[in-house]
Amino acid sequence: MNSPKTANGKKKRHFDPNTFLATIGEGRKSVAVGKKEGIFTQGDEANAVFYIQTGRVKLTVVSKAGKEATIGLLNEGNFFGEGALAGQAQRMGSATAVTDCDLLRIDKRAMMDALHREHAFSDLFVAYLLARNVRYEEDLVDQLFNSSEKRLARVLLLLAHFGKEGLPETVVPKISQESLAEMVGTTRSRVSFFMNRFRKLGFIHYSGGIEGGLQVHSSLLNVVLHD
Amino acid sequence: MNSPKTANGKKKRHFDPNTFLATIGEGRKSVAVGKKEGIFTQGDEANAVFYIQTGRVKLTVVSKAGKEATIGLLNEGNFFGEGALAGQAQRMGSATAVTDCDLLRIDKRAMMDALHREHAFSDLFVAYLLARNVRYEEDLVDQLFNSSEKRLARVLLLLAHFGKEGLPETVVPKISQESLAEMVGTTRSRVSFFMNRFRKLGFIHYSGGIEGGLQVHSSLLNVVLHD
DNA sequence: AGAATACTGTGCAAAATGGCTCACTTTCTG
DNA sequence: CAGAAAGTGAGCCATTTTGCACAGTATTCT
Repeated sequence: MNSPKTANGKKKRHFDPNTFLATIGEGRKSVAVGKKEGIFTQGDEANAVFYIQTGRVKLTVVSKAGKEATIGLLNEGNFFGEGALAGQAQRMGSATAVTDCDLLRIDKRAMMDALHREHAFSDLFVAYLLARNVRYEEDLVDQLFNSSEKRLARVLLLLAHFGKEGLPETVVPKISQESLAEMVGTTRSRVSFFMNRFRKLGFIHYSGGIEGGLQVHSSLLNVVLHD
Repeated sequence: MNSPKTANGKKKRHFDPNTFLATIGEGRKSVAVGKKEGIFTQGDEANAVFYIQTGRVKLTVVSKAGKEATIGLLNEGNFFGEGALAGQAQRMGSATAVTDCDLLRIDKRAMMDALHREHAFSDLFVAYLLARNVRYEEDLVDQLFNSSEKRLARVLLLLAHFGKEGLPETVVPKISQESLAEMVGTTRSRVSFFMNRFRKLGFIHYSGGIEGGLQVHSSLLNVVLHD
């Protein structure tokens, strides 16, 4: 869901950065950002689009009331900040590096020119937008239908498949309950409550703190979603 | 938010259907559907994309538990069913005509060819996808942050601006509380409760039943959102 | 018109959620 | 290493939301 894919689903799952670089003439620049570093902040002028070459990026929004929500967690091969192309003058949210990242920053102008000029690039971007649309739609439907317990289960499952795939049990990178709460759209106390419930039921496993190893038993946790 | 717009925001707000028709060689077909008629149903094979020439279309999803949600209400100039291009083999939701509609049905294959071949068309579609992304993101953020009361207020405001713009007070087409509940993501009783509250506070106005005239006082209702 | 159907206004009890506090543990950092 | 900071487990209570039920009011259809 988070890896690039052409519209026709052929190969080219990982777009060659070099081809990419060649496609964009001017206005593109490689940027390296360290873990936890900000890339842009809600309210900033929106004048560029980013492409992730390596690393993971988190997209967040802060409400007027000060609540914080995570609306996306992206890895390599994804774009972000594309709202700039849709006419948004300011960033509607913030982007932060979750891990060290190698990004490509493409000026709005250059991006639009390239999209209009290069078929391969345009195809790639359309594929990305389609995938992103599907994901947003799924997230929205999840919010509309499910309780916070189910939403947490879903987020855990997605995180488990974030790296590997198809395994019956996976280890999720370190993540705080606070972060989970932001992704699920609920409070930390709620997350703590459900995490312990899941643990007691044997759906997940972790010792003191979530430290480096939270194991998710996908097949079991799936029960929560489809009961 | 629902009208087409080129990525660079220039003119061409309303794409000429003829140019469009010319762009797609084969696999396209004009379809007329009557009010309340189904266009496709959740589970159907996803093999085409639709473009709205006139009329309004509603996108809904039904959960395993039987709950129904409306995830979009689109008018002319918009595409829908584009999930087919993202590799979805089946429709993830249903599309229904809210009013009589003139649609353009474009085979998946023809759509992808056209996107790859025609700049103007590709630009148009990218602009649509960007706008749709922005909208989904807004809806998601709304769900994450706001209570059902605020979400209802937002839906009413969006409906009010659905037709006209900039007016301090607008008449919303007939719509049932049940439909509103599906859009907001709550129950009908909740909608009834808030609608009466809004009415008592003078934010909206309607007599017996919602009949043909629900007046929304945008400036007042906005207070609910930004308190 | 008269009956059947759809929609709305309320009320209520049960369940879910939000917000807070507090004690305890793990992780950072000087 | 020791104190500070961050993260976690629990409990509590005020709200919000759900799910139902029911009666009264429109609408639609024959």
